[in-house]
Amino acid sequence: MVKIEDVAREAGVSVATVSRVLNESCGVLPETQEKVRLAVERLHYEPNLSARNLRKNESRIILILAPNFSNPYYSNVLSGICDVSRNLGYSTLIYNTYDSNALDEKLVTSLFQKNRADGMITLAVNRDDYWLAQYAEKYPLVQCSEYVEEAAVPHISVDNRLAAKESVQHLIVQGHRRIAIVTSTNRYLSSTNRLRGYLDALEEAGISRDDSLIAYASADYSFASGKQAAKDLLSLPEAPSAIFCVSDILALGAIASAGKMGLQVPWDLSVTGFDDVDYTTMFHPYLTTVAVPCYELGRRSMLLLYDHITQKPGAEREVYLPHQIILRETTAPQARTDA
Amino acid sequence: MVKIEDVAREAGVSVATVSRVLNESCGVLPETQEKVRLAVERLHYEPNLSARNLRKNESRIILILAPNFSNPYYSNVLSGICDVSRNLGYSTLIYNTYDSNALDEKLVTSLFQKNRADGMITLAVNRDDYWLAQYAEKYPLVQCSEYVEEAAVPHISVDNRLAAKESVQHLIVQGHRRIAIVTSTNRYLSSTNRLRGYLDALEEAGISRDDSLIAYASADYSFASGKQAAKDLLSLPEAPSAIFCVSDILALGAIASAGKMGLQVPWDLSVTGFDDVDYTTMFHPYLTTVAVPCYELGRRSMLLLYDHITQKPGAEREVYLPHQIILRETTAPQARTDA
DNA sequence: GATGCACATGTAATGGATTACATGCCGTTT
DNA sequence: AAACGGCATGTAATCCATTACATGTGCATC
Repeated sequence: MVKIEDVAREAGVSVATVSRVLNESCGVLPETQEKVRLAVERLHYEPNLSARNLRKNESRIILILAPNFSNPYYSNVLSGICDVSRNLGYSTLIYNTYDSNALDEKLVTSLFQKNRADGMITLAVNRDDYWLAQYAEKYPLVQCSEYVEEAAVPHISVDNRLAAKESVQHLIVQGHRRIAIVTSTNRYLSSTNRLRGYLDALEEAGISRDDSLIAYASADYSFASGKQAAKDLLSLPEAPSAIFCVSDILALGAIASAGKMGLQVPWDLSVTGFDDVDYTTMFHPYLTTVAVPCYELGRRSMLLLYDHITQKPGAEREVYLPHQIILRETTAPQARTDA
Repeated sequence: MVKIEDVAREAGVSVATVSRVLNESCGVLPETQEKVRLAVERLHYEPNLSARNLRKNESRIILILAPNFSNPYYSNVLSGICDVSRNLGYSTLIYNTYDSNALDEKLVTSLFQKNRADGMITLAVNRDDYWLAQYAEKYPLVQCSEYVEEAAVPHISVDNRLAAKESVQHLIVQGHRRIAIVTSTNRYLSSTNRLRGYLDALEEAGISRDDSLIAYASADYSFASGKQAAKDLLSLPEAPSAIFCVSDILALGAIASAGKMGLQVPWDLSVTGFDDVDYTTMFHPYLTTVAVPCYELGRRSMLLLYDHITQKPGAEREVYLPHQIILRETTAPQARTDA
C-alpha cells in the first residue's frame, strides 16, 4: 500500500508538504503543489483514513437511528442522508431501532462511543424523549422529521400543524362539515401537530370539535389499523363525510374500508393522506395528500449536522421545509344530502 | 477521552495486558483479566477504533452498492445487512448507484480504496458485469440477489429460474394455456432466469413458445411500465388468460391495466407477481406471488462476506435460499370460454 | 544445583497521517 | 552590513491500540 512517505519521495519533497497540499494547500508554492499532485496521481495514492482519523480525532462516521426503513418515507430520507454524507466523506452507520420506544440515553451514548461517531441523526424520536437535550450538549445531533418540542436541539421538519390545517381547510372549502381524523397512538410530535392543525382548521371555520371523530390507528401506521379506524368512524350514527389521515398508508386503509362498506371514494367519502409516498398513485382513486420532501429532509439533515460538527458559526437549530397540498382523486365536494 | 494507558494504570498492569484481555484473552491469568475488566468498566473505556484499525490494517467498513433503496425489496435486504454488520462491528457505507449501469471497475475500485472498505456487497450488478471477476480477486466481494453467472464470484440469491417455473406451472395447472410474461429490459440475471423458468414450464407442459406473449417493461420495474406492457398484451388479437410478471409492482400495474380494460382479476385474467413486497396485500385482490426472503438474503450476504473477509476455510461461493409460492387472490382456474 | 522451558507480563516498535516547531533563505529596513 | 521578518519547507512529536520481542518467575529435568 502506497503511503504518504512514498509520495513525498516520488515528488522530492517532505511528507509535511504532501500533507499540506492534500489538506490546506496554503503556503505551498504552486509548482510544488503540482509536483505533489503528479506524484499522487502516478502512485494512485489514497490517504489512509484510519491514520487520518486517529490524528484528527474524528471518525467520519455518522450514526443514523432509523425505525424500520422498509417504510418508503424513511428510505427516502435515508437516500438523502446517504447521498450527502458520501459527498462530505462520511460513512453512515445505520442503526435500525425497529421500535423507537426502545431508545434511551444509555443505549445511544454507548452506540455513539463504541463507534466513535462524529454525529447522529435521528429519524423518529418520541416527543417526550427529553433526555435528548442533555445528550445533544455532548454530541452533535440533528433530529429529522420528528423532534422534541421543548428541547432546543437542532431539528428539521415540515410544519406539520400548518400542513394539516391546510389539508383540512381544503375539505372544509369543499363543503365538508363532519370531518374525522385518523391519527396514531404513537408518540411522534408529527401526530400531535397534525391533530393540532386539524383542530385549528375546525376552530377557524367555526366547526365545533367532536371527539368521536378522532380515531387512533396503531403506532406504526399500519394499513390494517387504518382500515379498522376508518371502519369505526364510518359506523358512527352520524358518520363523517371526510377523513383526514395522518399518513398515506392509513388513508389507503381507510379507502379500503370505505369500499368494503359500499361507499365510493370520493363521491360518498373524501379521504386525504399525508407524506405522498410512491404508492399513492398506484391505484385509483389517486390519493389527495400532503407532499413531504423526504429526500430533501434527509439531505438537509446531513448538511445541518455537518454545520454543527464543524461548528460553523450560525448553524441553524430549527429548519422547516415547505410542504405541498396535492389534490388528486380522493376528495370531492360534499354531496349536500344531509343539508 | 480515556485511553488504554489509563485502564492499564487503573488496573495496575501494562497496556499489553489490557489489550490482550480485550482481544485474545489467552495467556492472561483469570484474576488479571478480572482486574482489567473492572478497570474498563470503572472508566467506561471504549477502544479507539481508528487506532485499532490503523494498527490492524482494516477499516471495519463495508461498502454496499444499492440502486434506489426506496424500493422495498432493497430496503429489506439492506435491513438484513445492517443488522448483521452492526453485530459484527462493521459500519456500512451505502453507495446509492441509482442506475446500476453507471458502475464500472474504476469507480468501484476508487470507492473501495478511498474508503478503505474491508469488503463490498452489491445488490444489483448486471449479468454482464464481467469486470467483477477481476475485482473479486483483489477484494472480498459478495453479490446479493443479482450476480454474474459466468464469474466464480461469491453470490447469494434465490433460484429464480425454478421459482418462475413453479409459478407458471401453477397457472398451467389451473388450466391456462396462453400465458404471457412481463419481464424487463434491464440486464439483471434474475430477469433472464425468470424468463428461462417461464419457458421451462411451458416446454415441459408442451405449450409452444409464442414471442408475442413476451413483453418488456422498463428497467426499473415501474408501475407505469407494467401497466403499459400488460395493456399491449391484452390488446393482442389472441390475448393471454394469465400474465406472469417478474416483479410485484409490474403485477400491480398489470392488474390496473386489466381493470381499465374492463377485465376482472382473477376471473377474466390471472396475474402473478414476484418478490412479495408489502403492498401485495394492501389492496384486493391480494397478489399471488413468489416470496423472496429479502431480509434473509441481506443477513446471509453479510455473514458470507464476513467469512470471506476473515478467510474462513470453506466459505461458500454460491448460496441459494428457498423461495415460496404464495397463492392469494389474483389467480383462478381458466374459464374455459375459448375451448 | 544448573539448565531449560513454559508461562504471564512488561517494554517498545509499529501503523500512516497531521502538525507544532525548527530551519534556512531572501528581501527589507535602519 | 547587521538585524529582522516572512515565507516555503523540513524534522520530529503525536494520535492510540496492537504485537513482536524482552524479561522475569517458577517448575521440572538431569
